[in-house]
Amino acid sequence: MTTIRDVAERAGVGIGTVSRVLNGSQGVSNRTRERVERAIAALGYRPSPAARALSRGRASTIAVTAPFLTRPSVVERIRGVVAGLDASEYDLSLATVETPEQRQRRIVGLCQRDRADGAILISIPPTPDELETLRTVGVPVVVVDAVTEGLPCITIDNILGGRMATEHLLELGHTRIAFLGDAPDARFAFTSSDDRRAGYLAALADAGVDADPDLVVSGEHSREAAAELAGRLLDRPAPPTAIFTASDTQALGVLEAARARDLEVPGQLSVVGFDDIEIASFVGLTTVRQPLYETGRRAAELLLAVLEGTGPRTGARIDIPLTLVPRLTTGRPRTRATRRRPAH
Amino acid sequence: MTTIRDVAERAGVGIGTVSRVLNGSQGVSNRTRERVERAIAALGYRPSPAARALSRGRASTIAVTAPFLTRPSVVERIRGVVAGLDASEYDLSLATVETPEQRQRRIVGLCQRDRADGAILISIPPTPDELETLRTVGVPVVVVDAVTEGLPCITIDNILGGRMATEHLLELGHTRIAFLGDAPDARFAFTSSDDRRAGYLAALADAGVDADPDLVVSGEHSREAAAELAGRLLDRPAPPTAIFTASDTQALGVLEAARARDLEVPGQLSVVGFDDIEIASFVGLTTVRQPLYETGRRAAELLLAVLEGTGPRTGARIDIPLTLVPRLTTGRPRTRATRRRPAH
DNA sequence: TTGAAAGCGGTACCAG
DNA sequence: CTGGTACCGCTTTCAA
Repeated sequence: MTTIRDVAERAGVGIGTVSRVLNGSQGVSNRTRERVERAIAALGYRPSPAARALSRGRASTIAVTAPFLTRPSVVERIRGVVAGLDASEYDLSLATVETPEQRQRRIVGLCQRDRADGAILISIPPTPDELETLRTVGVPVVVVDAVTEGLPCITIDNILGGRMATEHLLELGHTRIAFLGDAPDARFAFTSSDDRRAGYLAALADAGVDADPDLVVSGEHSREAAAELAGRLLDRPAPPTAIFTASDTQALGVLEAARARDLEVPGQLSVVGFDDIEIASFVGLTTVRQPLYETGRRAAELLLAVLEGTGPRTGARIDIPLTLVPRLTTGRPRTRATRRRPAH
Repeated sequence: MTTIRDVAERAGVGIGTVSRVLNGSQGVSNRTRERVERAIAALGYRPSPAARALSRGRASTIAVTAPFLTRPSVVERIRGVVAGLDASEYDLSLATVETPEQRQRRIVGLCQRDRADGAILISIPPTPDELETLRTVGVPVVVVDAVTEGLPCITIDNILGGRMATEHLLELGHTRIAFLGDAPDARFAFTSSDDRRAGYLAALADAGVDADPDLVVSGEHSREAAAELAGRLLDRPAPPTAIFTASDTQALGVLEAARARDLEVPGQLSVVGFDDIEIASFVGLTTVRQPLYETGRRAAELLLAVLEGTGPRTGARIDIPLTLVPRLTTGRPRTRATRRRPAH
């Protein structure tokens, strides 16, 4: 392995000079610089990241922590982060958190100085304890898809999103509108589902529609669980004419449930999702679009700014706008003549 | 920031001893060990990864290089890698390659010793040049979803997969079977699409069915491009009764094209995909299932074994079995009475 | 069993 | 403008 010393020797200079050339520092004559550059090229020399990290006290790495790569929305955000970091000199270290132990390990891991110079937390707001630790260590952190007091956050107005979806359904004439979201999860303090539900309730209230508590259900964030839940909703004596779900993934589950019961969508059931993941357009799913990729990219850019000294280290909140994307799963309600049996 | 010296001082021992405790080395009395451990806990000390990397000559990091996080199959493989690495002491450094420049940078980046101790290349077989470089540097590499002479590879039999899909269609009675795959891409030497086509052709030949060159098309690997391509196929005077695509993503595009033309699936058109990505079951897509997650996990385990000295550094090829998953998009062919016009 | 000291490969300061 | 040198924080060898 060739080191900076080899280069210095071959170029007939001191290692300090080589280092200067390497870092583009001022104060190297052109002649010398060229000589060094030739030596570097000839030897195919590449500086050791570890040595550099140790010496500079920074790792040139950014840690990205996210839950569940199974969620398209998370992946899309990560894509954005990757893109935002691409032009930079930073490597991206990826960790996923699916269990409390992992959470402990990952978040505390960030606190190791010189493991990462900064972190992007996707959908994982740090607990007060974790926040405290992060703060004392001084690693800059940007939070995506969650709000954490005192940390820059890239987020959306979930309450508004919930309103948008619900108002869309109300405008179409629905009044029996169900909400299907995530069950509270002690491990992660995901709040987006709750906020979307709050928006849903607010929209109903504003419209003077009584919210039927029986129409608000929640479960595991998966297509299967959503299908199950939706099935129960649809099998009620007085089923909803529309279902708003906290995510597109869950909306797909609802569509499955409807299909299993031979229900026409949107004729007999309207469905609104949230996120606008890639498959939503294929399915023709009406949804509340949030620019997922964008949030990741912005987070990366923001963190980079913070690392450069520009940019806020605290509390800035960037709100990304939402759009309702009407597609084929929503329409005017049409009462079902009779209860249907599931198809074959 | 507390260092090993602080710990040593507090415990009243030398730094060598602390290091031994840290690394579980032999030759530390229990009394001393406990004292040191107490000091570590009291100080909340965590060793610096950079210093450790420099000193040990290894980074405790594994580099994962993959193209396009937009492809569900790639993400699923990465999920597997993440899982396979979870219990290990290795961090995962993720890089994506979408352009030739990135490719250069990423793959050469691996050659910086002590940036990564090993690498997993997903769907990106190194060029001979790159292979040579990797080899001289000595970074252990495992290749997933590609075959590279001299490197351990986790792969599937794409030719067989192509056969399986095609034979399924032949058995149903189809003879006008189209193949829709990836256009050759100079940037990456993806071969799976070509291999699947080879299997398709072989199956046709074996069945004594003449392959119609007009029914073999290729384009960009995306739903949109596939929809476009499939549209042209379906608008021919003598359209195919079945289409086998090189991926599920492309199969979705085909389904879109069929839907746009109001074609019944599988009545008027059968569709077989490849991969069995998550959404395939929702769509009811008949497909050739490859255990994507599994390949990632196996790759991680294999690489870990290599790093431990167990495991082959060269040429082992692990072939993961495929399964045909018949769902709702394939059935017996039924000639279309007349050419249909696209529905509004 | 333990402490001291020599690196690991850079960066950056200091004197010249 | 340049060379020499003192660290950066840890691992590991060598004596004691």
